Amino acid sequence: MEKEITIYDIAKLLNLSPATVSRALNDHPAINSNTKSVIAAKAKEMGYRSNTFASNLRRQRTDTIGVIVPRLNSHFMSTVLAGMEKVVNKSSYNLIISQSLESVKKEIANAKTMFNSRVDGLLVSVAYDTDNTDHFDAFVKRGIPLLFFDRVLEHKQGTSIIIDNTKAGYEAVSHLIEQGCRRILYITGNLKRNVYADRLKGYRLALLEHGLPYLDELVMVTDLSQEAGIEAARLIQRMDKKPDGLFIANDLCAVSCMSALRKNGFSIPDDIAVVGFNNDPVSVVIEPNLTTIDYPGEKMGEIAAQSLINHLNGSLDIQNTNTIILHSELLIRQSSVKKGAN
Amino acid sequence: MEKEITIYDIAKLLNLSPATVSRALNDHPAINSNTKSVIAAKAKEMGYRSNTFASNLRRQRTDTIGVIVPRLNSHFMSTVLAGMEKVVNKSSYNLIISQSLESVKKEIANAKTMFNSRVDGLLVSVAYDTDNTDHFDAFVKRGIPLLFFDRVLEHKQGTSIIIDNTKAGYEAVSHLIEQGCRRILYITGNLKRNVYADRLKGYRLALLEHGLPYLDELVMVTDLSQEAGIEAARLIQRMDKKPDGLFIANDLCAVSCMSALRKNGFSIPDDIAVVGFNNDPVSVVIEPNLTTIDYPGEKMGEIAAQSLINHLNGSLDIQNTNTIILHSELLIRQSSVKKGAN
DNA sequence: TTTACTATTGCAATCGATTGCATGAATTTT
DNA sequence: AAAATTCATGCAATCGATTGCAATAGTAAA
Repeated sequence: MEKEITIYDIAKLLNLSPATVSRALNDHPAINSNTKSVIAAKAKEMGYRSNTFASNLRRQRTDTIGVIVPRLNSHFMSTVLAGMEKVVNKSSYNLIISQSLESVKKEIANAKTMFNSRVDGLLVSVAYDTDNTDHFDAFVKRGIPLLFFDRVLEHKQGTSIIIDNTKAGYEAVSHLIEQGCRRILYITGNLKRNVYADRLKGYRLALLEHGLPYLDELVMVTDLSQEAGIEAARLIQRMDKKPDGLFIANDLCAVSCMSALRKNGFSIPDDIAVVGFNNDPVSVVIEPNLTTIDYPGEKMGEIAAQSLINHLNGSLDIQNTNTIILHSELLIRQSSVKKGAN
Repeated sequence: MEKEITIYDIAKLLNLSPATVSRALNDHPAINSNTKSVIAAKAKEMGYRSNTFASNLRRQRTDTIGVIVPRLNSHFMSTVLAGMEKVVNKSSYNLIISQSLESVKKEIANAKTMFNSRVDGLLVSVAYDTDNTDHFDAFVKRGIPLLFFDRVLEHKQGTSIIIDNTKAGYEAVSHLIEQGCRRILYITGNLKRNVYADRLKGYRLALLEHGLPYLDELVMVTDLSQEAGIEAARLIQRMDKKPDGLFIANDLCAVSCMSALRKNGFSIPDDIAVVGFNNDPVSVVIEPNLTTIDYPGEKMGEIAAQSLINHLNGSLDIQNTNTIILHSELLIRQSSVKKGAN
């Protein structure tokens, strides 16, 4: 087991002071470039690695950004994370990732951990049932920048990065209506979450614009899991007046619902047309392929991370830039295109 | 912006020494329990949070465990991570997660980062093209315990946590043979990886045992992506002697291959029976539902983390426990059950 | 009453890197 | 040649928590 090398070891060997070694290793302009290269060479030779703790302790910062997401195992989320990592690495920051598993309780615990590990900034997409922002207050108080993405909270200063869910919902539902649907069921997640509430707004808007009535019974709140999709199919089966269109706020759920419906003898898109959300890879696995909303995950990650870093570097004030809206797009596939339409 | 509270602030206010405060907060037995509660109360009141860096610097450990995985966005991986988190939280360790995106280059970078952040231990599932373990040598040299799971490397001391891929492959292929398949195509990932190589062994074993010939042309090496599944379907289409069974080492790939095959007019399972691997949720979305190998992800995560922690606590020597094998299981669904068989 | 413990608490050094403020040498300006 | 700059480096304090080694008070044993 080898001994850990410090700047003192290097300094002693080169007859220099630790201060000089430290400055050299940080490429400080006051240090002679010859000295720098000598020190760099020696450091490498001795297998020196900087002690982050000493450094962090002294500098009062960690170069670390925390990320709290509901779940890791969605195509969307891991794309977002990839985008964040890309940006963050370039600026030599680090990422600490944790998942709330859709529970506020765990989210609170995660926030506390992040706080205690003194992240320089925090990127959050909130859980299913997060109600208030109390657990983030500590960050605000200490001036640690906080940025929400995708699933954002209402009464927050600080920046949010989102897509225009209202518009996306509007487009999805308009498309269904254009395909001849007249009774469109919206299967959604918790309406506390902006993403689902806004899509509902879009849904209502589309109905309104096309002169269709809005009916409470055609909005079904679920947890958008695969089981929820199956359960939804069961409920549809039992409905007196069956829907002829489905707008489901998550592809995975949509897909399991579709497959359950087909087992029950429904034909898609002819009996029921379906539009999902997220453009998950599974959407092109299912037959018929699922019409869905494509969602720029990687870019969202990049922009979120970049905004935070810019703020940390002082080149952008997050407080002033309030909301960044990214572009999303309806991808029309077979699941929603009725033969007779157009 | 509030000032950060330290043990010195608490000490001063209570007319005690910082040493006492530190001991009290760490529940040291030498401290009077009244004193302890007074200090605890004051700390809470003042909003004290321990400075991890100072602590880590002094104690020369971080209570942090690093995890490097190929990708986050698989059902399997996020289940593993959930298992790890569970265990790790219970022992008040933290997790740093990073993904190699299947590239050695990134894996090397990740390892370096982990090393520099001085993780107390490292859990790794290697990338597609990782050849050697040089980038982990630094850990071994410094005595930092290293544990591989699922995708493990050969010439390593230290523990590995795996399933018996040979047995799983054997069972999958035996099942296909029992269903009447005689030409079984194995679609695999890089054979450098134990998981894929071992499944191949099982494949060969099953053929051998049932008196079927092993043919090189019936092993197709791909990257197991969705595109690879489609490409595989195209190749099958072009084969003179078509296979009547498919064993595909990954559900997502299997599923896209199936759906491409069906588009080309193949009937599943009658023309071609299919078995996948991982029991990904998508396996019950596809029609017909995919027969697959169920893989205890959460448990794998738990055991991996627990073994590492036990080692760190000195209650288990990782060097001696060399390989832990978990139980896996063949889940038979419609994609592989031929009507005529049995 | 003296000695021996035990229970609590404090002192002060330590972990390794950073940085404001000198210091001394070399170079330029007047 | 003296004064003013510039360049390169060192000194020493600092970040906050931990811990070996006292020190003190209180209690029990002799």
